[in-house]
Amino acid sequence: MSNVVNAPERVAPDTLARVQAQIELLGYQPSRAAQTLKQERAGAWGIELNSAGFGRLGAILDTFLIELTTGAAGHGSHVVPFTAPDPLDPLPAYERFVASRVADGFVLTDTRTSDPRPAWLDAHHVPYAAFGRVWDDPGVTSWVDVDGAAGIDAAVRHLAEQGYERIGYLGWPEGSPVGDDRRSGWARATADLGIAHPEWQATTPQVIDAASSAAAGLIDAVGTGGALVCASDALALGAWRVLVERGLEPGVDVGLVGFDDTDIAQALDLSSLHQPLDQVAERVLHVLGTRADSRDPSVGGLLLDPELVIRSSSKPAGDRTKRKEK
Amino acid sequence: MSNVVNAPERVAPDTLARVQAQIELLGYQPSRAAQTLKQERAGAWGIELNSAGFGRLGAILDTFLIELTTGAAGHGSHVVPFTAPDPLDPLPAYERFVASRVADGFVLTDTRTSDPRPAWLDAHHVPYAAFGRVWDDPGVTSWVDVDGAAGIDAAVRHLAEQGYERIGYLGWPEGSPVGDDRRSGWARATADLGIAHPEWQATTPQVIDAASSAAAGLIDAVGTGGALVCASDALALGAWRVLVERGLEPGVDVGLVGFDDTDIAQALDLSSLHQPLDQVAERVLHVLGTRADSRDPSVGGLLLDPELVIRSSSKPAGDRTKRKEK
DNA sequence: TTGTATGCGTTATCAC
DNA sequence: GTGATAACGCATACAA
Repeated sequence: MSNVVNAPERVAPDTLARVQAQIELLGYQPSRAAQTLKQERAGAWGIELNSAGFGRLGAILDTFLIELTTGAAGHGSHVVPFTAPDPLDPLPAYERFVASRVADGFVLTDTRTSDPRPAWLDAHHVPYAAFGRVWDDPGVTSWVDVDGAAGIDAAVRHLAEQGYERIGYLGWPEGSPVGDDRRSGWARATADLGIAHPEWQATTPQVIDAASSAAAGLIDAVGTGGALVCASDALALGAWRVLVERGLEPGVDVGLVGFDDTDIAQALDLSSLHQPLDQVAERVLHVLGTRADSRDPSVGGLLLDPELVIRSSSKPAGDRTKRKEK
Repeated sequence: MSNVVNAPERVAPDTLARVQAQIELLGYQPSRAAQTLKQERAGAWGIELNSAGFGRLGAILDTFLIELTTGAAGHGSHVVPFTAPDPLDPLPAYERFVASRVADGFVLTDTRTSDPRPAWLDAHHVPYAAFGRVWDDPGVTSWVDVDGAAGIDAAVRHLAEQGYERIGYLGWPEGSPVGDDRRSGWARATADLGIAHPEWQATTPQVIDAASSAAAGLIDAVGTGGALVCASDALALGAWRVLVERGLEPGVDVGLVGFDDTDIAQALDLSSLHQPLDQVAERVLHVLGTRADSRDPSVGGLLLDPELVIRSSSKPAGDRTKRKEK
């Protein structure tokens, strides 16, 4: 019987068929617990969910988790979420998880500078793969990330092609790797296109009133026929509000592009950058698989491009024929 | 050694201390797999994540999952998400999960009429607890839900107290138990207050253009000094958009209340109904615990009240002194 | 009070 | 090509 399951080619065809029929008939499913015990692998990956829920994944965490869960099932494994009682010192939670062999390794999210987790996991020979670059150590290659700079770059070029002449950037305060990366895309693209105006930028936390005031100044600066690229859909929402309150129409008077393609972008018909979370999840699982089987470090970090979803907020500039009647 | 862990009172104090010191020293953690095998309980609960992501939990699923994960850890167990390859026929996924003993039972979400899962799980003696009423069978008591009708009722009364005179309802098309429940709260409260106007209601799917047109008609109907209660923050966003486009200020010209207290509500400073997901998770785990230990059906269904979070979109009606300068 | 043996379900090894 | 057996780590029952 064990041979049938585990080495079907070493068994006589008729016995194989007979045993398989019984397996089917009885609805036999191997016990994961026994398999785990025997093979010394849990077939599960842990993922820390931050109760704060902030950070860049706030808006897309659920989708990512679903993709991860679906992908893991395809590899015969599971994803087991856990929370760290103290988010500032998450390592004990990781340690318990690995010591009790609930998970063979981890999916890291919300990687940050001075993140203690990669070094600790490496030191303890625990496989991991990160959604988000491992910023501290360029030697670490077990990560997948979305190229925010490339995405913003593409958005800027798109807006320029649509005829918007002054393109500003509404972003987060300096210091967050993700935010700085996205801003660099704006700086790069505007420089390449010869339309760089470093003063057309504003920073604001993810709070609507602050975002609105910051956007207001920026809209003054770029004016009608200008456009704003935003670090997130939430910031774009702030800009959208200012535009509408002033009687300006997004995508007609002022171009607007957000980031993450959330409900908000869909609701307001905002162009936005969509992260390929299915590919991220697939790659994360691939990295985990190879890391767990061998210590093969040949799988390098991977940067995926977000997809610019074009909606009405980045219609050709000045195309006022399409202005909607109110 | 095993006695020390499992029956500390039956062991000599000095041996106990000595062994515990070693446990601490070696960082010993029992293997979940071995425990599972021995005790025939996985100490884990499965939760199906719908890849569609629609349904009422769309906006709050991640928070609920975090609460559930945190709560489970407190009980020494885990939560294991899984996806059904065919969402229309999820039972095989449940069956595999239980057959391989990955989970001892399930947390059901997105319960619906003609939901095949409760009956199947009961028939197979698999414990479960639902977030959402089990609509088909009033005899089933293993559920926890948030009283949407009571929440909307409270929102209507709040708006009436604030001086809004014509209170309309923007909801989903009839047929979904959750949506119908929420609508009934509006009907009830307006009737109680003697301000019922059944025609001040509109239904729309969670698609923004439809929501906006529906909201537009409704805003026409209730006019300035009126208010709208919405079945979700997404619908409230649609209404908010119409208001802003018309130069009306939410909470000054027209009152607005959403449901779920999502990012959107926080970003737009919308009053909204907050679901007590921590309590829901706690109760779900409690029900699961008692169901798994015994077949004790004494734990009945529980309806929790959502909390009305009051923000600027339901300020006293007509209080135009606070209208912000633009 | 302490130590030891058994079996949970699986898989891999090894006689047959 | 087939069937029996040991071991994974733990909890429990029982012997010392």
